[in-house]
Amino acid sequence: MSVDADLLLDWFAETARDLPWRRPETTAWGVLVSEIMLQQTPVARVEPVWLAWLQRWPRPSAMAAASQGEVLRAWGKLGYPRRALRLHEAAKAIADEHGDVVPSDVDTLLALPGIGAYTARAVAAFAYGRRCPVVDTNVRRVVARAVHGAGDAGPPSTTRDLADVAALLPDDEATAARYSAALMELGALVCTARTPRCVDCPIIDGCAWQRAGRPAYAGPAKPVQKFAGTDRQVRGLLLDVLRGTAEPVAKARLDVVWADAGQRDRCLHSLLVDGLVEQIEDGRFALPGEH
DNA sequence: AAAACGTGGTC
DNA sequence: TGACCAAGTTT
Repeated sequence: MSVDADLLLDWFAETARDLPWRRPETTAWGVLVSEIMLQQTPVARVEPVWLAWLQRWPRPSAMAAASQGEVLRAWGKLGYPRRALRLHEAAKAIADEHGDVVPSDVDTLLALPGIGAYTARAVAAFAYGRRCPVVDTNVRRVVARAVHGAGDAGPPSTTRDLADVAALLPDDEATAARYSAALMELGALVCTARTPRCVDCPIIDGCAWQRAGRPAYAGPAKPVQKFAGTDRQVRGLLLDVLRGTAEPVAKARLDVVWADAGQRDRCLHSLLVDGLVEQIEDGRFALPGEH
């Protein structure tokens, strides 16, 4: 009741962004690639990479045939490059075991690398029109406010979050899928984390948070991720050297990116373990699968 | 269940 | 300036 489907869907119909992966001609593969790229990564940074990616690798089997290094280069600076490796593995599995067709079943999708509770349902809903709850950070925030009257979502609980949204979903399959997209869009454009634009909200009249006088978030403090000085930063610097060169590089070329030798070597080692970097016979380093 | 995992824009 | 934030998944 607090999230009126008609109001939300009408708002979505006239306000939704024209994102390339939402166009009718987009394949399920295109939807899957977009969902992986969008994990923890803003739309604006994903868009150009997604367009190039789909042009180069229009089907899972096409990407499966590329090397890991090519995939990592195409991934560019989207961040969390292990996503690219997992997408590569998923593409191979789809090509080899699913006839080059992205699965439409949530459990089958969940079995693929890099696909978790959110992405599996997003693909089922947005690529195949299935009626299943799609819960990302936007949806969690909208539900926390509109339904529960809280300032923000508390710690995630997949079971509870899915049940919350399942209870809101319209009965009709195709409508349910659009409803999920609309919920996400509302969280992204109006019901934002920082300064929600409640004056533009289509469901303000049913919003429990509004009714309660917009109380501040009262849950446990959210841990803030540090970046400067962490292994994540150092790994990123190391990988950036390799991305920028066609030829393998000597270790000295990697040593210059970070002063602390202990941390540097630990990070290089972890990149090797993760399969993001490869050491060739002569001792030099390169992106995997290219030499 | 908490922590690791990239990168860059914004207020 | 620096903390917060961005369509999460894995271990």
